[in-house]
Amino acid sequence: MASLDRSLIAGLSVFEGIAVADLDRIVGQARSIRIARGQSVFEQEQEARSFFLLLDGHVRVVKSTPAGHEVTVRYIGPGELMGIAGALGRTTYPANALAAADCVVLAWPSHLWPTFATSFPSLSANTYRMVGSRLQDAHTRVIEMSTEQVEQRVANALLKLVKQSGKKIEEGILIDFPISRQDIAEMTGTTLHTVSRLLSAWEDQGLVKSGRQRVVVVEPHRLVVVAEARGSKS
Amino acid sequence: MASLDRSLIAGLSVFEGIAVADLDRIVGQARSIRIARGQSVFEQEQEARSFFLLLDGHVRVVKSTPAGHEVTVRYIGPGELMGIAGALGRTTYPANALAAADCVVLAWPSHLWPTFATSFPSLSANTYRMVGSRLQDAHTRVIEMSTEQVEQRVANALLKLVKQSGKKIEEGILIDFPISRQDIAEMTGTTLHTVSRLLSAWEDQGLVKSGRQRVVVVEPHRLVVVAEARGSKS
DNA sequence: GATGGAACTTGCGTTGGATCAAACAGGCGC
DNA sequence: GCGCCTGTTTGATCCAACGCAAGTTCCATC
Repeated sequence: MASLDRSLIAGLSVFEGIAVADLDRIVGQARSIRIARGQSVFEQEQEARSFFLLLDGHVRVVKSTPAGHEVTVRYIGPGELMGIAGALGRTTYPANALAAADCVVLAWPSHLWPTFATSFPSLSANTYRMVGSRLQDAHTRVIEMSTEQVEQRVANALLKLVKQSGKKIEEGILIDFPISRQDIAEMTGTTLHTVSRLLSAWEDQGLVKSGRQRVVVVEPHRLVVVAEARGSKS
Repeated sequence: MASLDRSLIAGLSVFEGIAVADLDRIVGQARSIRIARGQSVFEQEQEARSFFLLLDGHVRVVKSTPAGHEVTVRYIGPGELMGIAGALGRTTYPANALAAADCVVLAWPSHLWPTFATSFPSLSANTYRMVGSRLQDAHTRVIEMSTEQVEQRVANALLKLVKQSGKKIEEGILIDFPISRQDIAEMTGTTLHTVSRLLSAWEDQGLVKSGRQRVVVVEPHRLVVVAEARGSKS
């Protein structure tokens, strides 16, 4: 571990409340890995030998169904943990993790988790807080799928991506990694055709600009309006 | 706590690997509560003062959207924990919990959790294993909503309920608590009309028998076939 | 045993999106 | 610079499921 890594890492929310000396002990046991775009970090059903912290890049977590469908469960951004199957009593990974862009990750052997959890209560608390918020997210997804139309779901997905990985550029806010219509479709439970039509329509209205594997949200506020529309019925 | 409670409780998977003496210390700090059918155990956004273990009955966990829709997140059966917001770093409950039948629960003050977690590592491990499997379930729900048709989703929901709370009777397997078409619709993201139509069709085919707030699955195997049909495309 | 309300059934018209199909870029290797 | 592959656009058609509406059955209560 280069020492400049450490200063970056200390600010991450996973390590909030952890003493600097402890942080060294934790990070010292990780190895740092580079993963090229398109490569997988870990794979569904594989034995969960390691857990990971994403330092740089973006990872797409995908589940495959027996019938051959692929559903994107979530995107992981810098500073987030992934592959923590061990902390949840699983021995295999529940999904595939694919690098959506070139990535740098820290990897720890899974067997270290129990020790970490008892030695560093803050780490444990922070991790389970994150798990809790993922559970929340998943439930929110279920609710969106149950109650919203495709248009709202796609708008919400874009807004979520913007919030998580938006980068301000002159035209608006760019989603800072390559993302295709197909990817968005897999996040929202629709088809690339419908996503394409929606993006085209929004482009005509000046809400977004998009091209090949690239989406820029020009007017987030108006997109929020789209995301909230119609859902009212009660 | 009556002593016969303790023998029942010792067998629950949450308490697996916990010494009898410890179990007494844990259960000794709980109070036991009866909740009548239709009453709520806890409510969305309420401050999470307690966490609960369901001893008897069934609880329906429901989320309400701002737009006034209700989505059933899951059914809790005997032996399961609920309201463990505290263990996941939340201060409020994320959903409403309604007694689907008369219930008996144990309740602990939330502030005991951190102590429990450090004093009884097995309890902590068991709890987070359960959280992990709920996260899994939620992701499975998302995938079902994305890739399956209403018919498969309803079939799967019934099979899940049968597995969780099925009671063998002469006609087949009864779902052992009152459940309406509306409830099933809220679990599967559809309308009571569609659920009613499906159940009627299945009844004609001899797969199920159903009536007012009551569903009996007569031929689980054939329902499995329905649940798996069509999804094949790839 | 009459009354009222909740749960359920069923028919019909409508429609949001999926599916099918075909053509059109943009980037990369040679 | 040319072709190829992958990602994207756009049109046409179809159908599963929703929304609406009317009617029925069951249960609780007085």
